[in-house]
Amino acid sequence: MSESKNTLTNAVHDLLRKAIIEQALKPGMRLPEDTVGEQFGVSRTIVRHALVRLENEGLVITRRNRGAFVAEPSREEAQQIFEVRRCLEHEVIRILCDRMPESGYDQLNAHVRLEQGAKGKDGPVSIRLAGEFHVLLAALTGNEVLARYVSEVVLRCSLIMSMYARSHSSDCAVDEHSQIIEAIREGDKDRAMHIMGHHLGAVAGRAELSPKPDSISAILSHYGKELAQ
Amino acid sequence: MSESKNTLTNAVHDLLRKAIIEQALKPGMRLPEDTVGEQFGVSRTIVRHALVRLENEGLVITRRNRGAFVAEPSREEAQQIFEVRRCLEHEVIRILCDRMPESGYDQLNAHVRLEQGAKGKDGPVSIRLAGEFHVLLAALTGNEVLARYVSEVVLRCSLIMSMYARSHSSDCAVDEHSQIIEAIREGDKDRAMHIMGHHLGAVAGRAELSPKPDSISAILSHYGKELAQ
DNA sequence: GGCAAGTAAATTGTATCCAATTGACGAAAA
DNA sequence: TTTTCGTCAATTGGATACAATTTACTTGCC
Repeated sequence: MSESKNTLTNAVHDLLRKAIIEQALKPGMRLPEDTVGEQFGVSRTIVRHALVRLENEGLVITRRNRGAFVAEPSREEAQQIFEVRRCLEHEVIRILCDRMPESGYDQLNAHVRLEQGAKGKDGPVSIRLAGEFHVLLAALTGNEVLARYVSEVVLRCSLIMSMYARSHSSDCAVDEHSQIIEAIREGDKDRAMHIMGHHLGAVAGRAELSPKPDSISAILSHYGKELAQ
Repeated sequence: MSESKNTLTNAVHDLLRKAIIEQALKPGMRLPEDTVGEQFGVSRTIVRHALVRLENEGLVITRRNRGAFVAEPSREEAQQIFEVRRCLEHEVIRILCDRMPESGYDQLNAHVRLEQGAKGKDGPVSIRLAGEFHVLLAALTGNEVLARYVSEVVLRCSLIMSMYARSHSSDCAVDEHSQIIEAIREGDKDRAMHIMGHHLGAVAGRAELSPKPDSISAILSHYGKELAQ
């Protein structure tokens, strides 16, 4: 996921994305270019580029001459995203049932153990891990295009969950993850897709809104003041 | 498709994208920031932003400190893209069979007539129109997220076709487009998906490479010197 | 007291400037 | 002749400076 490639832009991009997914930056929150830039010790140019990319990913929206805000997906938009996600993840399962790479199951099981370890804390970490399971699944298909799209919708779903979910209660999710692995191992496409459908449906099922603003600087100081050299 | 939204960045973005799709800018061709900027009468900053977005769309790749190039999808990458495209377009058909908007068929038929009109000229225009049929189809689902992804893969497919297709021979394509509309109208999911599968498969079937460089400035001068004010 | 207009502050949009990295060419040594 | 090292040109990476736009506040009028 984290595009470790080149430059500061990517670093800021990753940091901001992480902050959004982990709910440190809440939906609707403003992201002034110089405030963010100061926090990370880089110029507006860098922040700008990162924001452009985040907008492409649907995690941020920008209004002309107004600035960037953490996206606030509407319920309708949320539903559309889930629709696409279900479609893509079904394809992932279809492919994996046909061709799962060697170390695939090891990686998946390792990840599930990770999730189980973080089960207690109901916080941002478990949300992130739950998402990364699906991203890992997609990556195992070897289809990078597919993996990228899955990654994008999963990220947006995390954002949606942070808006509409009353509590994440990832316990059942982890359990379903295991079941999905099992079904794939048995090559049982239909069952795997059914569980996945239920899994996503359950995830999408939780509603209720809860926005609340906060101070930007305090939050960002957590996420890598170390970029300043 | 064309994000008519706000600024110069978008304009340059659209122009470059169009130039790539219409094969004016050929795969592998360099896109130096200042050359492009001069042509359009804008500064590097703008071009830079546009290039970042094009990279996100997979139409351009950038190498650190080397610059941007029109993407040259490998055969493997091409196959991955077609795999995703098939998956997404099947979903489009599934949705449209359930809920096609009022004016849907009119729009589709109008577009097909457009394609038939351009049938003679085997050039860039028919490639673009063929792609836009699928984008229109996706847009009619009302799912903007889905539409955006379809749009992206269709664009990349156009690029791929421009690399690997010996001739576009859009005649059969237009015919299949009509068949797809018909099948959807009858609510025959399976048949529509089958035709679509064949359609994409046929499109993907044509192979053979053909790259050839050219002068950047001469090309870009076609695409909107008018941005200079 | 409320509303409107004008002005000032804040923030983005864009351009230009400097530094850093890469690739190529050429010269010198093996 | 081949290989290697060093210098130079070209181009991007990043920062700062300036212009344009929007928002918010203040002031004056009704």
